[in-house]
Amino acid sequence: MLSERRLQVLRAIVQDYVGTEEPVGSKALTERHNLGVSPATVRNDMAALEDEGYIAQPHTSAGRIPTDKGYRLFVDKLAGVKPMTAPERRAIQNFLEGAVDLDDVVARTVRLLAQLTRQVAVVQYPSLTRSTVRHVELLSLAPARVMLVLITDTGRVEQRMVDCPAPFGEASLADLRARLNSRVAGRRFTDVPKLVEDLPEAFEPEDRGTVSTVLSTLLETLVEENEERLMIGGTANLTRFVHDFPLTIRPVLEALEEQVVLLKLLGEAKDPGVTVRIGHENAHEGLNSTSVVSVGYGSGGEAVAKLGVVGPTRMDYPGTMGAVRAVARYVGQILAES
Amino acid sequence: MLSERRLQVLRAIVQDYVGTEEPVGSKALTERHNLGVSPATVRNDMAALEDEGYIAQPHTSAGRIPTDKGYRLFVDKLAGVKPMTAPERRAIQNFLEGAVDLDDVVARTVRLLAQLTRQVAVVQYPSLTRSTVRHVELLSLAPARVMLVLITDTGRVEQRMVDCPAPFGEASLADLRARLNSRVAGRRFTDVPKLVEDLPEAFEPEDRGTVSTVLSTLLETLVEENEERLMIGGTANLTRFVHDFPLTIRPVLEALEEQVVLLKLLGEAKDPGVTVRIGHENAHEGLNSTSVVSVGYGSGGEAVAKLGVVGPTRMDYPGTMGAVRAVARYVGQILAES
DNA sequence: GCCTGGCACTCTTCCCATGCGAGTGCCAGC
DNA sequence: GCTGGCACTCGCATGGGAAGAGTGCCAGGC
Repeated sequence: MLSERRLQVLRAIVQDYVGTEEPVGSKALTERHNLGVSPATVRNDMAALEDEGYIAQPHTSAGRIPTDKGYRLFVDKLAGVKPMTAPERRAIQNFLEGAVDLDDVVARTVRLLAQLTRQVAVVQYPSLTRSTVRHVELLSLAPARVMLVLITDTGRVEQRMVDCPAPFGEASLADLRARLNSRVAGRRFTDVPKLVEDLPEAFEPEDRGTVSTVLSTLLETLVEENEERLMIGGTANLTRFVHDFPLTIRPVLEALEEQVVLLKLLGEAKDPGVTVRIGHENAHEGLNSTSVVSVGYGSGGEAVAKLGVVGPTRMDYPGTMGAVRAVARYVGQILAES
Repeated sequence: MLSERRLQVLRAIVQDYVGTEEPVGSKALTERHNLGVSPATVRNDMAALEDEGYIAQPHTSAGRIPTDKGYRLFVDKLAGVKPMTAPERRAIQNFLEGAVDLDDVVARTVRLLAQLTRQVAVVQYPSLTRSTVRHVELLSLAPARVMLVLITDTGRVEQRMVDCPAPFGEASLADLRARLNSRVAGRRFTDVPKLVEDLPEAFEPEDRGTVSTVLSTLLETLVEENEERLMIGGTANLTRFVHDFPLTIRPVLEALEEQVVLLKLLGEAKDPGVTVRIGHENAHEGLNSTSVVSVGYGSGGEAVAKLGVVGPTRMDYPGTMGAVRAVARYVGQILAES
């Protein structure tokens, strides 16, 4: 167990290193923080912290920098979440309120988050699977061609083309539309399969094939989690960390292009609150020198999707966590209103 | 007017510089290309080319590199478009044919283009304004709330919420839906305003307000060109040009985030064929050291949107132009089929 | 008149030696 | 257990060559 003062020393190291981006030495520490002890004492503490693996020296006889383990301790025990100021909160709200549709909400959220944190922002579209159905629309485009449009309570719209095994009359289509909506409107996606199970039986034999085809397309659309989309922004902020760069920026950009990677990344965070994954805690190799701060958001009390930022492990954790949490909260409000 | 040999020298300089990424000297030139003359002669030619502004020296007594003007001459007069090989064409077609919907087509196109050219790819969604209406759907979500869904021939779907001034019955809604579709289905967007002009008059006075509201929302959606979306990919390729880095990559990343900038960029290219804008020819300052190769694509003979790549002025123009042209052609085919 | 080989000159780049400064570890003393 | 002092280690910036690539120009040849 580390003594209280040693924890303070670690906190000071993290803060200074995040601020200056340079390894911090014992003398500088005592000057900038009044720890009430001399540099020599701090040196002893630093040696102990290094033994425990919380800090490291980039080169012999340079200052110390925190390790992933050090940041972890800092985030868990030494720092809180820095709340946004009232003006900041107002600005967030104002900015998000101007949105006209779901795409716009997501786009604005990305911009906002990137600006607030000055890092790369990632926002997942509200997931289909955790939403409820608002309406299912069927349009006949040709005698044996139907377009299926699914509208969710979060405002998301998915469409699919269905090629029917047999021509399908307008009357049958209207019938199917009505029956379908009366069963599934307002229900959760996960409940839909059971609710429509026996629907084909209500139709004439010659229409059953088509009804089944439409229904299976609908179920596919519901299940298809790979359809989970996301938007990213603020990649230009990566260039702020040019020190270690060319070597690290490349894999990060590549990882950011792989939506699958990002979705997995966000998905891993199970915590109901703000989740922080530091450096090597991220499974993806390209992100080993970055941290991911993420949180779920949703229109009700329940999270329907995640958002977060990706930045260097050397980031302002309290501020970033505050910004991420605040943005998630306000996006949730906006979605609930629309 | 430059002599034939001097043009050859310029072509050789461009090719070598693109290949090696290093200023090219007179000796190296004569060794790699058999121009049939000695380095000294080439030096004279180079001096002339420099006087004319086609090439420049980064530092006194280093090799020469092409200027924007030099690349321009190269593209216009000295190089053709390098056609894709048959296997490449097959690969393009195979890759694009797997797409399930419009989003997927665009996403695949971006990936493909980025991979082929190893540069940043930009693909604009098929523009609403140049498309035709496939279907307009109206859904009643609440007594005085209607959702308008617009489906285009390119498979794009736009939805808008409409708050009605008065409650609007299902029967009236069905009536409006039918009348609207019979008038606009299959017509070009630009023709729609005239076609629906007198539609409110066909309704009962108490419904006219709502009909007008719905129609004006529809027209807004049609006009709203800022809704033109695009997708970009391959930003990781920017890191291949690490030489001049932090300084040039930053503004480029920033420019790429500004969809408005990119749309304007693509929009400027009016040429029916492949358009190349080199360095300072790009209005946006952040892109002054990049070139943009773009071309229109569309389902019929007509272009409904643009796609292209952004890369350093030092790029393989013939190859890039070939790739861009080929991809545009195949995307057009795919869109026509769906 | 144009091309060629030769030559002197210019710069950039690389390398190495040197000195400085920041920071450390350890120790004796309070 | 804290403190001041001290010797030591390295990284980094500085400056001076030396090397190399490339140029411009000139005089001579075809």
